[in-house]
Amino acid sequence: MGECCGSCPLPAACDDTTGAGLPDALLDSVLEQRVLDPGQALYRAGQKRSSIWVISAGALKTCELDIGGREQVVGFHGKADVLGIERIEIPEHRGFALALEPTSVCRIPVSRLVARLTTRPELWRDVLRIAGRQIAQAREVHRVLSQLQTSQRLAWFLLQGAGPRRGACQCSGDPEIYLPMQRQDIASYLGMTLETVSRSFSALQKEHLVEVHGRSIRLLDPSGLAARLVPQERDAA
Amino acid sequence: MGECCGSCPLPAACDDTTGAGLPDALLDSVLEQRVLDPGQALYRAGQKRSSIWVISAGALKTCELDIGGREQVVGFHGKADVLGIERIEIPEHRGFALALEPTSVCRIPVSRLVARLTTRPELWRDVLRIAGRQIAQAREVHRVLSQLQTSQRLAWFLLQGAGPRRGACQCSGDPEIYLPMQRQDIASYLGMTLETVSRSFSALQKEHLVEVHGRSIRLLDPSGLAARLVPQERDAA
DNA sequence: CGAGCGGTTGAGGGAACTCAAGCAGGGTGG
DNA sequence: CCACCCTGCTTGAGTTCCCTCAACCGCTCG
Repeated sequence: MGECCGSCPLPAACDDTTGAGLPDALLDSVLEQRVLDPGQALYRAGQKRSSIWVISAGALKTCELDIGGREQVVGFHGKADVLGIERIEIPEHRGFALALEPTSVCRIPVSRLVARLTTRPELWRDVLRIAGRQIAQAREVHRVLSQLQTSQRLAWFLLQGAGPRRGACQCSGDPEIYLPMQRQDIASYLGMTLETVSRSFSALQKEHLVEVHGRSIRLLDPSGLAARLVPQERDAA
Repeated sequence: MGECCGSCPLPAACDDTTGAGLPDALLDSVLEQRVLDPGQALYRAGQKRSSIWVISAGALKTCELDIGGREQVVGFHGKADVLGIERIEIPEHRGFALALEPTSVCRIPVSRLVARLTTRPELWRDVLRIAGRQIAQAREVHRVLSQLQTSQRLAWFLLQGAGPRRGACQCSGDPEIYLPMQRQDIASYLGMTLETVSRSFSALQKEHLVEVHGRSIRLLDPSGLAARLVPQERDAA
């Protein structure tokens, strides 16, 4: 199997039933891998559903467009994240996905997924779990944007990470985070301006909660960051 | 069939294969209907998945709780909306659903849904379509909270409605909306305070875009409302 | 070297929040 | 019947937070 397959959330949808340790060239044909350069699109607005993808390495951002053509970042995604599952059965799309760094994904044709759903009953659990997590995650973002102020949003972003830490140090002790996206992307995702993002980084640094070195962030005091997330409880009902 | 079944988004999951025009008492046993009083919970935080529900009449709000116990409204739902699909296969939940007015729902046990998935392949399309729409809707909310200011959020809420208009006048010409939730719920959903919601209603009324009579809102100028939603395009790139 | 991009910092103003008062409607009890 | 309270909603005054506009810094690349 490919080295990423051990952590694949959709193994039952994969054609890689055969070989551990196949040479890469062969694996590519079996796994239908696709490689993206930074800035390259995985899919674009308007394209009809055709496939879903599992990220095997790298990072992407997903965006939506409004009527005015303005871009809204709605997610960051790393290794083992599944993209495009919400596009199945929804014809029109104004969203797109862009690689933030060199990225490779496994393509799963929708036709194969649907076929497997009948032959492999365990696959439906995976699909519903993935979709359910995405809905739950979106509701969490709703809460963050509704209730928290800007520096709290950034602290939340650094801690639970919205995807970028997924592959790096989700629960591990490594306090060093590399953010593959630029400040403007973070600002769009968190509903603030890039200046406020920058100021919030500086504020957290001044409180000795993080160390900022460009896109590398060191979490000096994770529990202190977490303490910032609790809304001011005037009434602890 | 029940009168709601013509618009049911999950007909293949229903036991009502038999009878049009059955007496209500019989229908209830076939459809597993459940009736909720205003303020009553459909499900609560911590309950394990067991069923999904299709709203046949009435309205509900869905909420999430944060660590501090603070409530965040994440959705309003009306006739033909599906609830709970995201809870399947996700063990832990901090969310709940509350009826806003007298409400009835059709219960679909997860066990039956799963069984039908193997025998009725078309059911898959329905499930994926419903989950996909919920994800798309959540991303739209993300955009609204990120980009729009308060009176624009309220205009968006009135126009596309986040569910409450679903059963009433989604695309029909009826300009009269009844909002079953209180101002505080709207405020939570839209990420603002109830005072700001009230002020925004007054502002829209002052501009002759709506007429406010408590929870009844008359849309005097829908296209004018829609015009307010376009973000200020400083650069039309 | 200069231009361009990503990022940081500063000054000023405006939008929304907080605190507070007031109003309308519904229910209860004297 | 009216006094009274309670809840939901509106309106006002003052303040805070964040956005806007702008300058500046460091780096890369032509």
